[in-house]
Amino acid sequence: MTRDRRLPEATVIRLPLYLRALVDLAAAGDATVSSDELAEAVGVTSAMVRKDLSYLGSYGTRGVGYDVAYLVHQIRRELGLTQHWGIVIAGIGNLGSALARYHGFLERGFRVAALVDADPAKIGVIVEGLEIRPIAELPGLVKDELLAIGVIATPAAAAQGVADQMVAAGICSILNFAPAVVSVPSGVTVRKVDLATELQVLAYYEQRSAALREVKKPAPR
Amino acid sequence: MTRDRRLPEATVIRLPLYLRALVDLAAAGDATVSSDELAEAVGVTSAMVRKDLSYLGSYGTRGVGYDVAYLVHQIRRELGLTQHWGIVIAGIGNLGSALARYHGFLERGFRVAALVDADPAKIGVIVEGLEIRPIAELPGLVKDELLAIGVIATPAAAAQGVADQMVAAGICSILNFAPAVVSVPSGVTVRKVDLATELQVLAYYEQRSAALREVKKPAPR
DNA sequence: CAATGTGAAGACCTTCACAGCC
DNA sequence: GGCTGTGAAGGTCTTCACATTG
Repeated sequence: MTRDRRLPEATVIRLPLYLRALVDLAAAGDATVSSDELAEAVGVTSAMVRKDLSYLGSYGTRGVGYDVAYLVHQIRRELGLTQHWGIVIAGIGNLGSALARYHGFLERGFRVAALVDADPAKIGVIVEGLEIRPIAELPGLVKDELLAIGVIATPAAAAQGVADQMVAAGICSILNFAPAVVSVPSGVTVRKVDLATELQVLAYYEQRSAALREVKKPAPR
Repeated sequence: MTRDRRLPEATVIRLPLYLRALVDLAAAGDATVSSDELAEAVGVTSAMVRKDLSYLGSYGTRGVGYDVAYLVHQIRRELGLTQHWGIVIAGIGNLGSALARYHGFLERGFRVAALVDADPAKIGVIVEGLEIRPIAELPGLVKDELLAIGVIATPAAAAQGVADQMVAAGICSILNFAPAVVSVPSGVTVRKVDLATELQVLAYYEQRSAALREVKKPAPR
């Protein structure tokens, strides 16, 4: 079923997880993997693995499982990871510099190719071998380095302005770490990672289960 | 409709976003807000705002909107943010120290109360006024500081071990930044933030729309 | 016989549209 | 009149269960 060329979003989000697990399996020397094993490694059900992979095509062998190397190749192709992507990080504070130094990006095909900041005091500072440039240079950087993805690591108040400048410079995919909603023209994709929000969601469940534990506990005397 | 005491997960995830927008509105001096305005601020539809808020109870006034201050209070209560939560960060590398220094946590009611690491060379180092402690001290720290939430910022290989130690120390809510699946006993909540995965998802959509732009572009001659 | 691939069923989430209320 | 609150409709995602196939 290689037909439908648009994957469900939920599937797109899981493909990177399968990919990581498969790369690990390949490194461990496994040649094939069943949907059960892969499900176990990723923390989902085997039916989900099979349905997700079926969107890519019928790459499994009944009675055997999936060829690890081949699946890795297919998922990479589907996600567009056969090429390396250059990314630019805007806002080189705490988080921005940590991201600039994060080696996990390079390992997965993303090269931090430019750093920009609005603070004149930071211009020229070297972080992880890269010089911080003024944000006004974005258009040139995007053109010269063929950047496709922008990462916003500025304070919330600056996020929308930076996003606008990124879009104007030709960037169509943005990962936003600032705790603010940025609006962009259609055709531009934004994904948001909000650290404090994640903690707040955890707090909700913690509170619920704490209340539950309280009830279950033997009454104090 | 204050009945149902369990919120849909999708709603729980949006409540922190509403909360942030409402706090901003309150700071700007707005006393009431309509579902339309709030939707605009958060980037969702007004129907969604109304449905989400209806799970909390009927706190709006027809023809008028919602009382900002009262809604802030109700959402805080629902999310369990009336208390301040102490969190411990495990793995004080690039990301871990950036998180330790991140002021956004404190602003939203989370106090970084302890830092632990497995590397002996890091023990005793002060980050943002906090001394890095050996991970073996987790149980004591959890008890003394009443920690409820653990943040894993270690390399992938260490993540499962750290999670196990957190669970053994009595932590029931974990935010995992390591690119690895950690399994925990039932009753423990884990949320995952995977930076490289987010970029991979962006790459998929970037690739798709780049292909589209290619088609639309006038043929070169 | 073991494991995939997939319709169908079920759960969950979002949008619609309008009755109800201020 | 304006805006909320909510059943009902419409989507999307997940699970089930089994026919299919190497």
